[in-house]
Order: sequence, then structure tokens, then C-alpha cells
Amino acid sequence: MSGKRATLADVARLSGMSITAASMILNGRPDTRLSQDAHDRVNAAAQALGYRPNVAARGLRTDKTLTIGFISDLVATTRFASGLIKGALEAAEAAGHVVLLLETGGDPQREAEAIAAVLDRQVDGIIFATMRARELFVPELPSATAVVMLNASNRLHAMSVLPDEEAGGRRAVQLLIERGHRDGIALIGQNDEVERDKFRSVTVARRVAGIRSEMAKNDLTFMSEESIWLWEPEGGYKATRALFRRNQAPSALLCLNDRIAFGAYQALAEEGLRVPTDVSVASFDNDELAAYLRPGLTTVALPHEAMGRRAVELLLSQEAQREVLIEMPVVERESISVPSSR
Amino acid sequence: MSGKRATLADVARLSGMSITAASMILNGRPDTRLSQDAHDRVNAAAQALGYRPNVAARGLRTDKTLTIGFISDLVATTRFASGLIKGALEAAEAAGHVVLLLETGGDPQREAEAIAAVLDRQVDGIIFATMRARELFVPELPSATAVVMLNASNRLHAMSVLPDEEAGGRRAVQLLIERGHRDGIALIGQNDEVERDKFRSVTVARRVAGIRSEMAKNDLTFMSEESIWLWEPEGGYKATRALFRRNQAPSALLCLNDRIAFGAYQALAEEGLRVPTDVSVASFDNDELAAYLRPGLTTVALPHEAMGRRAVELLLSQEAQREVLIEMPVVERESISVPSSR
DNA sequence: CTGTTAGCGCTTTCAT
DNA sequence: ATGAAAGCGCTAACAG
Repeated sequence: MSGKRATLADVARLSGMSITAASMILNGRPDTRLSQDAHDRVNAAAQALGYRPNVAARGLRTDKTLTIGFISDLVATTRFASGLIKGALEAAEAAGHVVLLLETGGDPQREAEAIAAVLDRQVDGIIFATMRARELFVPELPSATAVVMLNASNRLHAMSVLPDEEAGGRRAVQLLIERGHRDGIALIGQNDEVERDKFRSVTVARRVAGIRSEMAKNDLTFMSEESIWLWEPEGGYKATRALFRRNQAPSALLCLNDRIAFGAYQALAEEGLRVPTDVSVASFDNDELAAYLRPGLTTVALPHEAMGRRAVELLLSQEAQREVLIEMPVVERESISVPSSR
Repeated sequence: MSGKRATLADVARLSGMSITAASMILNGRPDTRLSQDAHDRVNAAAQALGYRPNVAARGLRTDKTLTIGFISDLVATTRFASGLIKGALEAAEAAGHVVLLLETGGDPQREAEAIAAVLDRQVDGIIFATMRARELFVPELPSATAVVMLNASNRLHAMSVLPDEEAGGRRAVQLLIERGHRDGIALIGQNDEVERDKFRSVTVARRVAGIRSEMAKNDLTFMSEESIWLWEPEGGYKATRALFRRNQAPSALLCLNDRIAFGAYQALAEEGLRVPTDVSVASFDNDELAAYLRPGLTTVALPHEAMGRRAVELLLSQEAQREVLIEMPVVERESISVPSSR
């Protein structure tokens, strides 16, 4: 509709003030005291013209663009990223900022280009997010640029925001113990590789560590540990079948994520066992899946949105933190009950 | 690392050329003929300084920011949006653009603010995306701003990119017919409201229309139509149970989306029926879910990534289109077979 | 109390 | 063949 955008000059002209005066008044600069009349005229003119400052032009002077770069390895692609982004978007909006979203697929080449692209646009700060928490390499950056790692960490650079997996792991075990499960708990999804490789997967290793520490604290050991290479439903299905083929009768399955649990549900159904009457299931992540399952899956949630939110707050506030851990809330549904005495 | 960013002036100084010359050379302006030597010196200097143009400053002069605004009602939030965004990101990157992602939650107030925010940053164009395809209201925009609607349409404004639901609906029916299903097909998820309300749901209405037209073309009618208010697993489960409680024995279920199919699978399992041996299932969307199900669900996919890609291509190319329809590919898995002769 | 002036980094006439 | 100068829209010293 409106042909051209009104500029500060237009406002000044219409109000009969200088450009400077208009600028000061519209920015509500505190010290300067221009007449009340001047204020009114300028504000009225701005209003009438529908004036909005040109952020790019302003940024040229002030070095603030009210824009933050969100660079992720696999963004949009996964349900994983969604919450992270949503949280970041919310916090950014609340702070009057806007976010530039870039995806790199984890490719160093594209990563470098993404960084260049956001830097070219003078972003106020950059968030690096990864889908599988990991140690992320960050190339040289202009020293001034604020950086926070989201679901990732970095030795040198920056602050990072991570889920509190250690506590989450402990919480999951407690969930089962509280209901009376003790010796009949099977762990589904154990994976030596992951447990050792703190580099590749900062958080998942902690999840398992939390689980083991809580078991130990209660003098418990797993009746069985089924290992799974890929944490997908298929693996959960097979691992659970294997468990029963060995004629073991667990009272509860502690699945390392919801997709595994999904597969476990299927195996249980084929086994003629009901959740939670015959066997309880606890899990992690709170995937969309968890709500769809029947009965609903009780799971320790990955707090994606909270993480995204916290990341931009951190970036904008410039508090100095190293690693901020976000609590993993438990989402109670119907998959856990008192062990049956089969 | 690097303290300050190199500017064009720095390049000029180091190369011993004027700023003008440097600008022209680096932009590869065609007509001007500066000496080969000048070219070499400028390029070398730029290289040495790691010079990158400041996009904001350039935009101030050229009115091109190589940035596009992606405004969505429910972005990040849904698996739905992910593909749209991913596709858009890819195409933008390929074209040397970058995307500003904003979410409005469908709230007109926030919608207006989002538009203002991207306009303030001089974006080259705006994509409006919705999760449930619908008619979207777009407030007045500067006439110059390019606009495309993604998974939405708008009477006045813009070009829109939509899935070809009509063809998709027909395709799904063909899938069943090809395998020999005829009189035993039940439709799960019928919803008068949606079928009538072309305004609220441009595409889903077309999906159903396509289905009905293909059935009619083959002189077929559904053995039953189960209506569902909310297209979630719960509804699919109940509708399917209801079907069997009436003692009907369909040879195939045509589910209006994958979440419904998910519920249907559960009901089928409880009924002691196997997919696809006892009853076949066909569906729509190609949700993440569809791959997890056992057996894998054959479904007519919503081509989210292709849509996102096409939207930015359209935006950037400024071809004049009204409505571009993206083909819905069928994803064959294992849920359809020849009808059993129970 | 208010306006002039000088840039931010870049592109683009227009002279030379 | 090359450069000076103006100006995109804005803010910030510095004078009046």
C-alpha cells in the first residue's frame, strides 16, 4: 500500500524540527530537554507518517542490529530442533530482537559460510545449536561477537546451555523405585560407545551416568542391559524381544529414549504383555510420540523450549556463565505402576 | 580473533587504489575497464584483509539486503513447519540469501509486529506460512515488497504455494484400487465441517474432493465413513473401533492422515487383525510416525521441503504465478496388500 | 533548548 | 583508465 517508507527526514520536515531533534525525541534520549511542544509535534508527525526507524541504517551507526544469528547443524529437520528454535524465537521477540536462522548440516564448509553470512549482517550475537549434543568447533570470530552454545559445548569459546541430564537420569530411576520396582528393572538402549565417548555426546553420557549413580545409591543393579546401536524404534523392538527370548521377566523397562520405548511397546504387545499392568516403562525425551502411545508414556523431558529461551537470554544479557543446566521435567503419563507379582 | 572488520576503505588503502575502484573491481562491474594490475592489487588486498562487504551498509544504498522474512503462525513448534523451513533455508542459501524467521502464533497483533520487524530490516521479500493451510489475512505492505504465501492463500495479494491435494487424494484411492480393493474400503476421518469450510482449510477440503472424485470415477462407494472431529490418534482409534463394533469387515482403511492411521493401527491390533494381511491401510502426510509404525505405513506425502524451496524460488525470481501446486509423492511402505478373502 | 556537522560502509554518477 | 563527491537513513559530538 504505502508507496515509500517515511524517513526521519520526513518526520523532521513535517514537524518543523531538525532531524537531530526528531531522532532524540523518538529515541527518548533522557538528558536532552527539548520543549514539550517539540515532543508533541515530532510524535504527531511520526504517528501521522507511520514512521519506523530503518534498523539497518541505525545499525550502521550504533553497531546494534537487534538481530541474532541462530546457526544449527540440523534445524528445522528434526522435531528436536523445533523446541529449541521456538524457545529462542520467543525470547528474542520478548527482547525486541529477531533471529536469522541458518542450517549447516554439520558440514564445516557450510558452517564457515553461515558464520560469514550472519557476520556480514552485523548480528548482535550468535547461537550455535546442535541436535545431538556435542563438542562443536567454532572458527575464529570477531572478538566482540557474543556467542552461546545451545545443546553443545565448546572448550574455549563460550557459554553453553545444556539439559541437566545427570539429574534427569537419576529422576527416571527414582520414578521406578518410588513405585516399588527394584530387582526387575531392565535397561534398554545401553551403548558402550556413547558412554565412553564424552566428546561425541556430552549429554547422553551424563544421562547414563545419572542412571547408574542412582541405581548404585539404592544398591540396585539392572536385571539386564540390552544394548542398541541406533536409538530408533526398530532397535527398541529388537532389544526387547531379545530380552524375552532369554526368558527374563522384567517388572520395568527403563528405555534410554522414547523412540526405543516405542519399539519396546510393540514388542511387549506381541508378547501379550500389557503396559503398565504387566510391565512398566519409563523413558526420556518427551518426543511427540510419547503422547500418542497407548497408554501414554511417562518420560523425562528434554526441555527444548526452555533451553532455547535461556540461550538467547544469556546471549543478550551478557552475564558470564560457563555452563547452564536446564532442568528436565518429568512428564507423568500412564506407563508406570506398581510391579505385578507374576 | 580479528579485532575489527576490514572495510572497503582498508582495501583501497592497502591496494593503493581509490575506494571507488575497489568497489567496482570487487563487484565485478562489467563496463568499467580498470587495469589488470589494479584488479590484481585490489583482489590481493581484499584477500589479505579477509574483506567482506557489510551487507547492511550496501543495502542502504541498493535496497537489497539478501535477506528474506519467513513469518509463520506456528513454526518451529510442529513437525509440520520443519520441512517448510528446511526447504526454504536450502533454497535461500543456494541463492545467497538468508532468512529471518518469525513466529506469530496466529495472533493478528503479533502478526502485525512481525511484519513491521522484518520491514524495518529491509527484507527483500516475505513468505507467509501457515501450518494448517488457510486463507490468511495480510495487512497493508509497502507495494514494492515481494510476497508469497506458503501453505496458505490470499485473495488479493500474492502467489501461493500449496500441495496438490486434489491429485494426492486421487492417488491414494488408486493405490487401494490397484491392489484390488473395491467394495471394502472404509474412509476414516471424514469431517463435514472441513469439507464444507473451504475457507478454514483450503487444502484438506481438496484432499477429500480428490478422494471422492476418484471413487466416483471408478463407480465405487465407501463401505463406511467414520467421522472424526480432531485428527489425532485418539480419534483414529475410536473411529476404527466403532467401525468394528458395527460388525463391518473392511478390506482397507483409507485414513485422512497418519495420526489417524496410527490410532487405527492400535485398534486393529486389539481387534486381532494384522496389517496388511487382514486389512490394508493407506494414509496421508508422511509424518515421522509413518516410518515408525510396524508395518511401515504407505502414505501420500505432504511435500513440505519442496514447498519451502519453491516458495523462496518464487519470491526471488519474481515470476508471476497465482497458485503453484506441488505434487504429493506417494511413499510406499508395507501397509497395503491384496484383499484377503475372509 | 535546538541545529550543524560529521560520519557508519557502501555504491554511483560524473569529472578528469 | 581512475577518483572525488554525494548520499542511502540514522546517531552523536559539538556548537550555538
